[in-house]
This record gives sequence, C-alpha cells and structure tokens, in this order.
Amino acid sequence: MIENTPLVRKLGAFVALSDPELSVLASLHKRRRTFVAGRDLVHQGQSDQAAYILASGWACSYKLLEDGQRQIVDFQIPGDFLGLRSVLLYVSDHSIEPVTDIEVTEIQVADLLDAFAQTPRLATAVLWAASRDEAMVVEHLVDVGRRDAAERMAHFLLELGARLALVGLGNKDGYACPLTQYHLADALGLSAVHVNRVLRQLREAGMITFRDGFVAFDDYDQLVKFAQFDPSYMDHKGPILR
Amino acid sequence: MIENTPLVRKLGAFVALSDPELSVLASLHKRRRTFVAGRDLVHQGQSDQAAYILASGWACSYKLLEDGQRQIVDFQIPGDFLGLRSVLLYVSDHSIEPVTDIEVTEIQVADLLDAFAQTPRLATAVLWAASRDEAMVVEHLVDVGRRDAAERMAHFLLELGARLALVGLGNKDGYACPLTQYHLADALGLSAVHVNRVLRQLREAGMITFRDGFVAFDDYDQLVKFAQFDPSYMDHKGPILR
DNA sequence: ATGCTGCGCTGATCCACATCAGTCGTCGCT
DNA sequence: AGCGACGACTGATGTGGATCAGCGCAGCAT
Repeated sequence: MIENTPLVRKLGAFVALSDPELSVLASLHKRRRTFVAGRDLVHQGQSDQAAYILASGWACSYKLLEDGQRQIVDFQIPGDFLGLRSVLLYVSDHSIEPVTDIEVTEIQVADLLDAFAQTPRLATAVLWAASRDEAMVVEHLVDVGRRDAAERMAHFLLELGARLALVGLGNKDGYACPLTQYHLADALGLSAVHVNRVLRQLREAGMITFRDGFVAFDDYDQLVKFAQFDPSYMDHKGPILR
Repeated sequence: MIENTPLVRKLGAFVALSDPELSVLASLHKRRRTFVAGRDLVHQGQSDQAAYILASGWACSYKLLEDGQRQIVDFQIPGDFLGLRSVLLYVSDHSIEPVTDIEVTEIQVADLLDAFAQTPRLATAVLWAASRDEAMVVEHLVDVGRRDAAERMAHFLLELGARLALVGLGNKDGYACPLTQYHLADALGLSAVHVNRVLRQLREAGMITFRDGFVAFDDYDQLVKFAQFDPSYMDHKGPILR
C-alpha cells in the first residue's frame, strides 16, 4: 500500500491517481531533511536544483526590499511545495523561512520532469496545485490592495483556516497557529503595533481570538460575513478529473 | 514551417521545443475569436471549459468585492494565457475584461491535457509559464503591500515595460499603453485622483511620462534605482531546458 | 452650435494607519 | 535570584493617501 502523505491527499483532490501513478509519485520522495525555525532554506537570488515538499511544520515565503522591509507572500503548511517556482524559474525570486522547525522531503526537479513523461496526469495535477497556489496569492493581493486592516486580518485568518481544514489541521472552531504578530504584520502590510490593535478589535467584537499559538473562531458566521469570505474555491468534494 | 506566434516565442524562451512538439502546440490553436473592449470574457464564479491565448490587444484579470471595489490582479499582453487558471480550478475565481479590442485563439482544456500526454515537455513549458505568471502576481503583491504610491507606480510601469519588451512591444524608451488612470488605480490599490498626482510627480522628477496612450521612460536608470526594480527574473537569454 | 460623456487634472479636508516611545509578562539562562 | 530576550500590548503624535468637489478639454451625437 502506498503511503497517504499530505501531498498525495492534496493532489488526489484534483485527479484520481492510479496505483502506478501513485508509485511514481512515491518514488520522488527522496532524502528527508529537517530545518530549524528562523533559518532560511532558500535565499532570494539563489540558484538551486532541488525543491521540497513540506511534511510537518509551517514555513513562509517572502521578499525582502532593499530598505529592509519584507512582504510575506504566502505561508506553507504540510503538503505544500517549497521552492518549486524557484527551481522552474531557475533563480529564486524570493526567500523561504521555516516558521517552526520543519520536516521536508527533497525532490530533484529532473526526477519530477521525468515523472511527467511517465505519467502525464501527474503533470496536470502539479499544474493544478500551482494554480491553486496562485489563486491564494491573488486572494492575498486583494486583501492587501482593497480591504482595510480588520477585514484583511479576518479574511486572511479565515483563508488559512480553510487551507488547514483541508489537511485535517483545523475546523470551524479554530486551529493551532505558530505565527507571531510580526509574521501577520509582514504578511498583511501592516505594522506589528497595528496588528495588535486590530486583533484586539476583532476579539472584543466577539469574532476571533488569536492567543497563545491558537486561533479561535468565536463567531464563524459573523466573521465570514464581515470579511466577505468566499470559501467556494476550496470546496471540492472529490477529484475533478477521473 | 510552423508559425511563430507570441506563445511559441514565450514558451521557447524556456524549453527548446522540437518540431513535433511545435506541431502539437500549433494543433491546439482552434477557433479564432475577437472581443470588444470593456465587455467581460469571463465572469467571476462562471464555470467554463475553454481557455484562450491572447493574440493581439490587452486584457486584465480582476476581482470584484461586494462593496463594488475592484482589484486588478494582472494585465495580459499578446502571448499570455487567459483563463487557464479558471479552467484548471473548474470555477473562475476572477473576471477578465479586454482593455482594448482583442483577438484570441480558443483552447479546449481537454486538448491541452491530451497534448501533455504526447509531449511531456510541453507540460513542463506550460508549468513554467504558470510559474512566471505567479511570479508577476507576487511582485505585484510586494508593490501593493510595501511600496509607497510613487515607487509602486514606477515599479509597476517598469515591469510592464520589461514584459512588453520580451514580446517586441517596447524598449528602454517606453511603450504604447492603452490603460487609463482608472486601470492603474484599480491595479495599484490607489484612487484615480492619487494616480494622477503620482504620475505628475514622476513626470516633474523627469523619470517617466504617461500621456496619450504612451509610457515614456525619460530617465530609465534613475527610474530603476528609484523603484528598486530588479529585472533579473526576466533576463533569460535562451532556453533553460534543452 | 450645443450639449454630453469620458478622461485628465487640481485643491481642501479627513481619517486610517505608521511611527515613536514606552510598559508588562513570560521564558530560558547563568 | 537576577538578567536578557522576546512577544504582547498601549497611548500620543504624525502623515500618506482617500474622499469630496469641481474645472478643462477632447470627441461625439444631436
């Protein structure tokens, strides 16, 4: 029996993968590595040959500006690719930092591309996963461009919750969240001070509590309404492509 | 001889495609269609089976919020896919509006996926193109999240110029640009009023002139420095994968 | 010739959010 | 027990950019 990794679960939501396809996928899982929180895996500008799949823990990808500001682009949770884009574009346009200690499996790109030749449906599945990642970045862009601080925070925490729920790490009550307020600030284009204020507002409004590494949805429905959150694009019940 | 479309030129920058591969690609180009400026091709929430490749003209993809605000996510220029993500995710999470009258060729997704099976390198090339699009959205996110209005405008217009230069529609002097100040406002998360002010500042600083449907880089080097623009990620001289 | 509409442009006012300058509580270390 | 590091938290002050209100000009229709 082929192991049920977070990645397999994720891709399986899009294409129904056959046993041979699953075994090709499993054969990609090479060297297992661990990284400690805070020490970058990938640096902006670095050329690398390997990508990773996150097995446990959280990471974030970000871009640094010359003046020292940073913008966190996305957080990665178990089952997500790390640095796939860096490898495809040959030079990394961003850095990746583990938020917690993390475990990953390394993938050689050459192997991945070979696998596409053997099982084209895998290529389709990976393309789908990449599209899904892009959709997340797009939603994040809307957050930062067009929502005020409170809506932005609410929407962002809801979306993170929806993603975590997909891999069994959260539900409508909340989820464990190792992020600091500084992470939220860098992700949402706010100052840490303002993040704190906004979190207090949301807490006092009875909608959400962010405390002690845990996000609690105190009133999920009100929150969804307030943030204009539309979870439809992650609502697939089964594989789209059979 | 296989025709040299903008798409072929773009994908060719990443993978050196063989003649059989090129002919598979050419066979995808089905029905040719035109759309008039301002009338949406794709609506948020719509489920569709076809994607398009833009042959001429400009389009933009955007998301609408309930309160009527909109965030333009990206502009598409000749050679770019339209609605590929919509199709892969099955439901479109965004709308697409032609900025000018446009010509497109329609692609059935089923055909595209079949083509992957015949020529896996094509799958790799499309995955690369999708990654490149994502990189652009990421850069856009950094613009909106962490740059002030003037830097944001400068960086954005530079990036657009770099993309257009890749397909022969611009150079370091400038490019033809059909966007209104409202488009810029919706893309950059600013009000149209402020866009106008910022454009005046940049013009008076002798860096860039946006006027009469034309963007002129008055002092390219100063502009690059001011915007902290790093064009490296579009600097490929030839195919990466042979 | 006379509006009308779309786009570019401008000054005045206001508010959301950044910045500054701290306090407090909780760890882990010596 | 004492110290330093870190994260959460707060009020005072300043500012970038939105909003409002309005003008000028072109192209187009009547």
